[in-house]
Amino acid sequence: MTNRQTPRISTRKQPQQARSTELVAAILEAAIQVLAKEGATRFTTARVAEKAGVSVGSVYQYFPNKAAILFRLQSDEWQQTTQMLRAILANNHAAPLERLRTLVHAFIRSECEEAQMRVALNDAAPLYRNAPEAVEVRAAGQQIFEGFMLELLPGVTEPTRTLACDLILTTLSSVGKDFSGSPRTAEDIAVYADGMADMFRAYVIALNHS
Amino acid sequence: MTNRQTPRISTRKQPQQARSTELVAAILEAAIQVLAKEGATRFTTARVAEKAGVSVGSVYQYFPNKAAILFRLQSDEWQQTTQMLRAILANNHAAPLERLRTLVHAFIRSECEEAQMRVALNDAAPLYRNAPEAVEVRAAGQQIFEGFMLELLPGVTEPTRTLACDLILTTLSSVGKDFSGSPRTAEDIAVYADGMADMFRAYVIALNHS
Amino acid sequence: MTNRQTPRISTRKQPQQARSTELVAAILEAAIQVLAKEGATRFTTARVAEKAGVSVGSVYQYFPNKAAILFRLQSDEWQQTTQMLRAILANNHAAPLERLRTLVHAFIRSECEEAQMRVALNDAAPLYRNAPEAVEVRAAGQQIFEGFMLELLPGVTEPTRTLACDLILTTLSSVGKDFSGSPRTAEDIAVYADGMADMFRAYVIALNHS
Amino acid sequence: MTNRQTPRISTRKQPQQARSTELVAAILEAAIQVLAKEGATRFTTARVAEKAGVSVGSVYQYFPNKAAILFRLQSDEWQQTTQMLRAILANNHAAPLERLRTLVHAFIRSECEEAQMRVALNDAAPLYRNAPEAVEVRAAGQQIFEGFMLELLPGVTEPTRTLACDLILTTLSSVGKDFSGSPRTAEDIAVYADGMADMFRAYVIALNHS
DNA sequence: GATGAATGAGTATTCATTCAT
DNA sequence: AATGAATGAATACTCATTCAT
Repeated sequence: MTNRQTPRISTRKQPQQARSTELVAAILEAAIQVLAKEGATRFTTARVAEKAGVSVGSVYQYFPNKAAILFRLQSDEWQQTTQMLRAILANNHAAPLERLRTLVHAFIRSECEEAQMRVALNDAAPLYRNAPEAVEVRAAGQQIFEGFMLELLPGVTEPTRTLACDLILTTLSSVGKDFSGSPRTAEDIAVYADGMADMFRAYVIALNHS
Repeated sequence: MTNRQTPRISTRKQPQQARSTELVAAILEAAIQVLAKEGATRFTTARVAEKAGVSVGSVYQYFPNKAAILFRLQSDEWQQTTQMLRAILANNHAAPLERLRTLVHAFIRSECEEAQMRVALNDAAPLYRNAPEAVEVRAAGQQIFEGFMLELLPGVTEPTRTLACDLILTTLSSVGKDFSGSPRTAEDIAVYADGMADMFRAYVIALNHS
Repeated sequence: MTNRQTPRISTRKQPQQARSTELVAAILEAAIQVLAKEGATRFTTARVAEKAGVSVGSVYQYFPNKAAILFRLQSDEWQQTTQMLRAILANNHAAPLERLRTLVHAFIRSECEEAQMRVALNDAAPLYRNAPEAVEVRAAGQQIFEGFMLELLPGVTEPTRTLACDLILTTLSSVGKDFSGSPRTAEDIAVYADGMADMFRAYVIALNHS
Repeated sequence: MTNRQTPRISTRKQPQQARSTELVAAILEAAIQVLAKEGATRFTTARVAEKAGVSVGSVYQYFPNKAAILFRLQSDEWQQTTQMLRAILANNHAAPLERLRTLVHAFIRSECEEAQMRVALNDAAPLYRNAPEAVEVRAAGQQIFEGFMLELLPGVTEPTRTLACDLILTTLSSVGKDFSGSPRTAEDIAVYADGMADMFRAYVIALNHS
């Protein structure tokens, strides 16, 4: 592998003033729209700036490069998803397997929202994937789930549990992404999520019995 | 979503003479190398031609556009994979669940070969994904598996079986792709494939018992 | 006839600042030179940019595509010509037929100026001819002349007058273009214009007497 | 003017064998179709060869380059037109002015046939216009008409007659070409040709009376 | 003679990024 | 801080012509 560059992506400045925050928000909102309406290949800083009603220069004031905008979009999304998962998993009233099912439904449903934008964001992944920041965010999500897996697989050895954790999480996210690639009705989503939850449930039970 | 075009992708001429076949092979080989070494964004017809030691014009003699090369690469791969799956599933000496495990191992292993190229090819998917030819090839693979699922889930109702088929196949392919995104040892692969096979196995057994 | 496309041609942005106006002027001037020196087939945006001393990108900042530059050249010319015709035709001191003669002379003379560029511009006509803007500009010129024809052919029925108008205008412009295709001296021009004016005069008189 | 090349255009070999003649005819026929269906810019030797059912190499066996094909098309056409004019003008039963009117009608009508192809052929004119052969063919047509002008303008001095000849011929051809650029009904054609004939008639009569 | 594979220069257009104002 | 004009490298694709077979 030659010439493959990993761009620096961290935000150039921390916008603390209200004005700046608004601007960043406007840019991100515009980015989402451009992504959804024009697709990944037509996602350009100029188009984002225009949609946001600011100059290109301003975009570069808050984002060091195009990849940073995309990464931020992805990052915000991961954060939201993580938040959601955390909330669901923390609900001690429901049995672990019940929570897992709820989580699968919620996740698949959320993946199917703004599917168009998500597909485009995914197409643009090569631009931000290699950024070091991306890895960190992923890891954070993983940790939350690992805690839950301890509840879910109490008697299982650590390596097996880690594997199961990785497998379930990866399945959830990559199969979810694939599924959301085509337009789906609420019914479709419910059925598919149930299927996936059944699979995870069977797996978890099997692991606990072995 | 506006202006999103789907290019025609079918091969411009059927190379029947030895010379042509060689050329096509040289181009495809070069394409694989360019993809692996330079990544999807730097994959250009000019670079492919240079690596293949032919002129750009010759590339366009055999492929109508850039997407066609990528599609062909993907298509060849799907064909190979399908072949492999067919062979494994047809082996009547092994129990269905045994065959499924073998299949998972073989698939994950094959995904991890030439991983770099595969990642790049995947990054380039937006270019050929929407082509009508791509859909057909996918469907063919699906059908083979559906036959096997009848063996695997004899007493299960059709909608459930279809869902399970879709779920397992999608998991296999998209989780496999995700897994192969990072470099893996043979040991890693074996462990991961076993985990996935365990999950499928549990799922299948659960479905049969319900 | 298949696949014949008509490009949009309208100017990308209205240059209001002095700098912009200068740039547009520089580009147009360069375009004229490239057209005259290199001919229509070698008229490329890159060459225009180079001659104008700006980057290609700048050319595309002010003109959406190559055809737009050519169309602008033609349009400016039509505007100038129309202006000239209007001025001559409005001169009430001279008899209508006298004005017609003056007009023919002026027109042929102007056609022969920068003949080389005009020939090249004409060769490039397929690129801008079908643009909707081109039709409008033509029509405007026609209307001015129609008013004059009312003076020239007072007692003639409307269809005949319209035909005569069309015929004279078309002859003037297309024969003028043909004539300017070869290099001409002032003497040549005067003689030819007189001949054409004689023909129009005879035609007009004949129509009035019938 | 720099770099403007005038290609050699003369046919590479005189096809005397039947096979060759057929081939040339097939190529020319194909060229006409390509021109009409695809337009001047998409007129390529490869497309002509394909349409003719021969190889590109064969096209180059009989025509030294692309321009030669276009020139030949134009040349054949001029020849046909000249033939037609000659026949009409030679008809001594009709008065000269009558013959002129007939000629105008016939010419405009013929221009409007295969208009699409003619427009395209015209758009391609820059490719063959400068060839020395083209000039000769034009001159031949001129001579025939000059003879007729002697009949038409018996008492007129030579320079005036030459001018009138040039003017009428140029008007006929260039205005005819312009007129045929838009689709026309037989009625349109008759009216327009009558108008033009009226103009020529008035001019001729005026010249004779002066 | 006929073929058609091979060539590679040539062209329009886009877009991330900078920097003078 | 904000602007947006300017840059110019990069890219997909075409096509006239040649020449080995």
